[in-house]
Amino acid sequence: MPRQSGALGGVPLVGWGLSNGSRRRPPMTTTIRTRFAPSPTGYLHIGGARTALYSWLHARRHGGRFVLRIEDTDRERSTPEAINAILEGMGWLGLDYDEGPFYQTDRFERYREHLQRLLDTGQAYYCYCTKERLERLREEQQARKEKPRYDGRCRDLDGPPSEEAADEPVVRFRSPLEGHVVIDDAIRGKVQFANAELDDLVIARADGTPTYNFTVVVDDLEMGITDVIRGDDHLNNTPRQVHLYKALGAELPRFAHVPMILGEDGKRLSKRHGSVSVLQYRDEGYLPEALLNYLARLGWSHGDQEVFTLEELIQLFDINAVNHSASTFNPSKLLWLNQQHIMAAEPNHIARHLAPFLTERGVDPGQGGPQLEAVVRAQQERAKTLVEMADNSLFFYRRPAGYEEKAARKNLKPDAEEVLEHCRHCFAGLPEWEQGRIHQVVTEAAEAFEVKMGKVAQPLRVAVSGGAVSPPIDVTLALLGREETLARIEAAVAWIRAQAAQGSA
RNA sequence: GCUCCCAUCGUCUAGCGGUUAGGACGCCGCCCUCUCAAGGCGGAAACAGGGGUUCAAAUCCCCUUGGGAGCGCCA
Repeated sequence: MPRQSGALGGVPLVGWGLSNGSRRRPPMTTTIRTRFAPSPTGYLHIGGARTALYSWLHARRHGGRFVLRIEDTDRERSTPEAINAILEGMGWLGLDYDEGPFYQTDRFERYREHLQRLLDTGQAYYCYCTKERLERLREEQQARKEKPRYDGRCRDLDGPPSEEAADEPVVRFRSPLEGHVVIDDAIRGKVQFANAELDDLVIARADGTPTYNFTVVVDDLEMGITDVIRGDDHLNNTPRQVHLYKALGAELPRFAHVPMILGEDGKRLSKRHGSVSVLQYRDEGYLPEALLNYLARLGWSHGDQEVFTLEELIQLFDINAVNHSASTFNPSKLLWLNQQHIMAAEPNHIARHLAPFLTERGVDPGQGGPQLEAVVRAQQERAKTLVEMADNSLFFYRRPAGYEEKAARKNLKPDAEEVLEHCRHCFAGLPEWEQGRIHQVVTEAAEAFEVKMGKVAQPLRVAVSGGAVSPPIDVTLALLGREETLARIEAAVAWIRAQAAQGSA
């Protein structure tokens, strides 16, 4: 719950006349504002997506605002492709932002202003140390097994030092030498750092551009971010940022540092671990809500519940209840969850997501064949991914190019010919092409030939689908339609005969 | 090396001083069954180690060990 009082302004933004459709709102005086601030040096990965999700959920849960900010001050490594990949990833996941995307490169003026203020008030100073000297310093410190940090040579200088002075100075923040800073983290609790461990960090490069720790603070401040939710890897930066907030005369936001996601080898998640890009999961046939569910549940829980709708997540997610420890990404559980979501979803929803996969495979459900929604209904509980569903549904729209070797060998044997012929005949005479009738034909055929259902259903299945797997045979044939069914049975019968002829020849 | 964080089945987790340590994924059986699934039932599987505190510790404290992160004119 917000610890923040209404001290700043005290303007109650939440009034009874004001309604933006959110159901329940805890009492507060300031609207919660969260942000996701990726640096566009690569695609949106699983770890980033989770912090984005947590920020988004926290904002949605409290009727707040979610801001997207692109941290692109590193012009060397930021690319437009990466920006697009991130935006596309966010879009696919459905993590909509209320404000932004803001680009830090558009905001250099703002940083310059604050920088000047720190300089003017003596809270920052010019540092003329060369990279070479700094490098030497670091090496010496490391040789002495000390923590490398700036020694403060230029801290109290008025101008460039007489020796070893760089042409263009950087700007360093005058960090307090003594005392300590305590961060009250929503996830970790109180974390204490000794100021003596910190050094005077560079806040502006020699070319005048601001650095990360400075820009985040300025941006979070100006964008009114109340809750900074980000990766664990930033916890160590937080004390420096706290000092910057104070130097700029600003209120501190709440911090929440979410633990890292590790690969199966226990190392931080990276390309080596397979599909780490969010969009790759889309391409592999995952539903965005399944990924979101998985990500939410990785590091957070609500009793024994495993499957959550997005609405439930918004209602139940609590940033304070997030786990402390890093967690390992588990693809098989994600796969299971995806299936759960596929089974639970509305057929038309699945159909929408499935269509592109069919198109990709050269099939257009709009051009004849059974209604896609009906196919989805038949396949829903037998597909872990949309890719799998697409592959297994192709035969509804396209005659099998051939028969799977093993399936044919087992089911399209000479003795199946008679059964198939019989069924074809009965099917042709059915007054109505309907599941119940079809089922009756199959059971009666089994009785007539004194065989088990499998001896009838499997040859039919292979005949119409080309393989040994499909939804229940009556459902399958009903969907396929009489005409197609009869034609495919005929083809199978012809194939069996051809095989027999070849065998005896 | 220094600083910070973390530690329950293989994995995700419940547990917040007294439990036969619960659930889920995965795995293994069995049932259902026209295939594949789904579903049902059952099983194997964990408190990293050592000290305290306490009548009582998975739960609180300390140490050790192990893992992670940070220590840039990257973000």
